Amino acid sequence: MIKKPTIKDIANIVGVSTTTISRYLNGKFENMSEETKSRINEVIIELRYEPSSIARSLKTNKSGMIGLIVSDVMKPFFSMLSKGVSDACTEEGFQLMIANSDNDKFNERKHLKTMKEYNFEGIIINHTGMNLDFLLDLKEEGLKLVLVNQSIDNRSIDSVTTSNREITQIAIKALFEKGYEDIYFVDEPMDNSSVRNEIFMGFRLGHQSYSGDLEAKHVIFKADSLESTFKEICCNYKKRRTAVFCVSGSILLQTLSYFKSRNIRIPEDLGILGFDDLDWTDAIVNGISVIKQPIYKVGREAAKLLIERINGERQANEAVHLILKNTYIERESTQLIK
Amino acid sequence: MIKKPTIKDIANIVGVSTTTISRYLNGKFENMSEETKSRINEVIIELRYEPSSIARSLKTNKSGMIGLIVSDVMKPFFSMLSKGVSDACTEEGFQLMIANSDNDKFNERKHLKTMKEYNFEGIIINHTGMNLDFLLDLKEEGLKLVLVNQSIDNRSIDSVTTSNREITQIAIKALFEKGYEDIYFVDEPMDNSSVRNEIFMGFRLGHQSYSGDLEAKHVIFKADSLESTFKEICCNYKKRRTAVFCVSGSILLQTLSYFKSRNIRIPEDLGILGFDDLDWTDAIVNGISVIKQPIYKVGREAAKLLIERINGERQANEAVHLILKNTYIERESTQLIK
DNA sequence: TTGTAGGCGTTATCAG
DNA sequence: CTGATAACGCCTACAA
Repeated sequence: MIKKPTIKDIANIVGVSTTTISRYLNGKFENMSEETKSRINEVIIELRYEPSSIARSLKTNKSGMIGLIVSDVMKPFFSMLSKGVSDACTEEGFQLMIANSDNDKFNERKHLKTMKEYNFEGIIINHTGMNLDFLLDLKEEGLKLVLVNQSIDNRSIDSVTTSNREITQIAIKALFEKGYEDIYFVDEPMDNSSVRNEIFMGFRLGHQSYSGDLEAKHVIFKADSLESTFKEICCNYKKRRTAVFCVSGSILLQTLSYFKSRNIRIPEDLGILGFDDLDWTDAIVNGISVIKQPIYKVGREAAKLLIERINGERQANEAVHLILKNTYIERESTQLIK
Repeated sequence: MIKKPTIKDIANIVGVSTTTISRYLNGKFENMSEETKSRINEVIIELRYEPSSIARSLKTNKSGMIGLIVSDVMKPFFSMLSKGVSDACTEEGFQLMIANSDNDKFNERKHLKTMKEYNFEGIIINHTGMNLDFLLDLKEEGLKLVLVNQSIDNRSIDSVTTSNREITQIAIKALFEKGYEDIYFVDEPMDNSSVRNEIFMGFRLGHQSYSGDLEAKHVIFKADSLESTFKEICCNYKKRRTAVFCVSGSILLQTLSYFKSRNIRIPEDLGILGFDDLDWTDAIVNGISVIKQPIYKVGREAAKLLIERINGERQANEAVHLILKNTYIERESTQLIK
C-alpha cells in the first residue's frame, strides 16, 4: 500500500511551492503561467494525486456534505423522504449522508455530534424527541438544522411538515357525509408522536363537526390479539354503517388481513381508510382510500430550505416553517354500499 | 457564535501542556497525578470542550465510520439491508453513514471517493456496475470493501450474496410437481442485474429438471400496456394449469392488480409466485407464495465481515464470499385447485 | 509525572 | 507570477 501523494510531493516534482499547487487546485489561475499550469496538471495525473478532503476541511470548516438523521430506516416513510432529500442534494451539488438513530437517544446524539464535527454543512433530522436540549444547543452554536415531519415547541428550528390535522378532519367528515355512522380510529399502542397527535386531533374534529363528540369506544389501540382488538368493530358493523381509520401501514395490513380471514367484505360490510399511500394500497382489494402525505416533496423542500440557509439566502433571524398539503384519495374501500 | 475551545485552550487554562490534555483525552492516565486529571476534567466540562474528530482523523487516519452505498434508497430491499448493516455497526461501535448512488456512475464514484478521503474504515456497497475498475483500484489501495447481493467477476472483493439460483430452481420444480403445466417468468424490461440473471438461471434449470426446455413464450418482459404484457397468459390459463413468477415487488403488484381487474381468481384460475417477502405479501389475497431472501441478515453479515477485516481478524490475502440461504414460502397463491 | 517540537495535508496572508 | 510561513486541532516520539 503506497503512500498517497500530497500537495507537497507535487510541489517538489514540479519544482514550485505548495502554494502554487493549492492555487491550481482551487482554480485560481489568474496569475499563473500556462507553463506551470500544464506541468502541474501533468504531474497530478501522473501521480494520480487527489486532494485530501479531510485536511481541506480542517482548514476551511467546510465539507460539502449534508446529513439526514432518520429515526427508523425500515419505515417506507423514510425511504421516500430520503429519496427526496437525496435528489435535491445532488441537484445542488451536495453530498448526502444518511444515518439511522433507530429511535435511540444515544445514537441520535452521536450522529449529530459526528456530523457537526466533520463540518457537515447542515443536518435534516426527524428526531426522537429525546435530545431536545441538545438540538437547541447545536442550533445555538450555529449548526444548520431542519426538522422534518415534526416541529419543536418553541418553534425556533426550521421545519417542514404536512397538514395532517386538517386533512384528517376533512376525510372523516367526508365519510360521515357519505353515510357512515361509526368511524373507528385504530393505532399502534404507545405511539404518541406529534404526527399521531395531529392526526388524532383531526379525527376528533371530524367527529365534532359532524356527528357530535367522539366516544371512547371509537379509539382503539392494537392489543395483543387481533381478536380482541377488533371485537368492538365486529359487533358493530352489522348494526351500523361502520368505517375504520388505520393510522399506520402496519395496522392497515393487519386490519385487512383480519377482516379477510373473518370473511368481512370491504367495502360491502366495512369501510377502510388508511394513512400514507403505500404502493400496495392502490393495487389490491380494489384500492384502499388513504390520506396521502407528499413525503418525497417534504424531503425535497427540507433539503432546499437547508441549502438556502447554507448559502445564506434566508433571513437568519427567523425560523421557517413549511407546511405541505396532504391529499385525501378516495378509492373503493370507502364506497358505502349497503 | 463563539469559537469552539481547542485542546490548547484547555491546556492554557489548566496550566499544563497540550500533550497532557491529549493523554487525558485518550485515556492514558498511567502517569498522571489525580490532581491534574481532575482539573482537566473540570475545565473540559466547564468549557464544554469536545475534541475535533476531523483533526484527530487527519492525524490518525481513522474515523470510526463505515459507509454503505446503495443504488436506490427507495427500494424496500435497501431499507432492510440498511437496518441489518446499521444494527451490526452500532453493536460493534461503528457509526454508519448511508449514501444513495441512485444508479448513477458519477454519484457512486463521488461517494466512494469522499468516504475514502474521510477515512471511513470500510465500505459496504451494492454497486451500479459502472465503476468496476475504480472499485478494484480502491481495493488495491487498501480500502476495505464488501459487496452485497452481487459479486465481481474476478471474485477479488469480499461479498455477501444469497443462493438465488438454487432456490428458484427448487420453487419452480415444486410448482411443476404440484401439477402446474406452464410457468411464466415476468420481469421488468431491461433489468439485467446479476441477481436477476441468477434467478433466471434458476428458472430455466427448474424447467429443465422437470418439464423440459424453456420456451420463449414463457419469458415475459413488462410492456407498456398490461393488456399486452399478460395477453399470452390470459389465453393460456384456461387451457393449461398456469402459474406466474413475478420477479419484482412492483411487477407482482401490477400483476395482482391486473388479474383482479379481469376477475381472474388466484389461485383458482392462476398461480402466483413472487420474489422477496414484502410485508403485504403475507397479509393480502390469502397470501402470496414467495421466495424470500434473508435481506436483513445479508446486511448484518456484510457488516460483520467488514468489521472483521477492519479489526484484522481475517486472512488478508483471500476474498471471502458468503452465500446465505433463501427460503421458499408457500402460501395460498400457489395452491393448485382446479 | 509532564513538556517540547514536529508533523498530518491543506489554505491564507503576506511579501516579494 | 510565485514563495515563505503560519495556521487548522490534534497526536506522539523523545526529552526532561
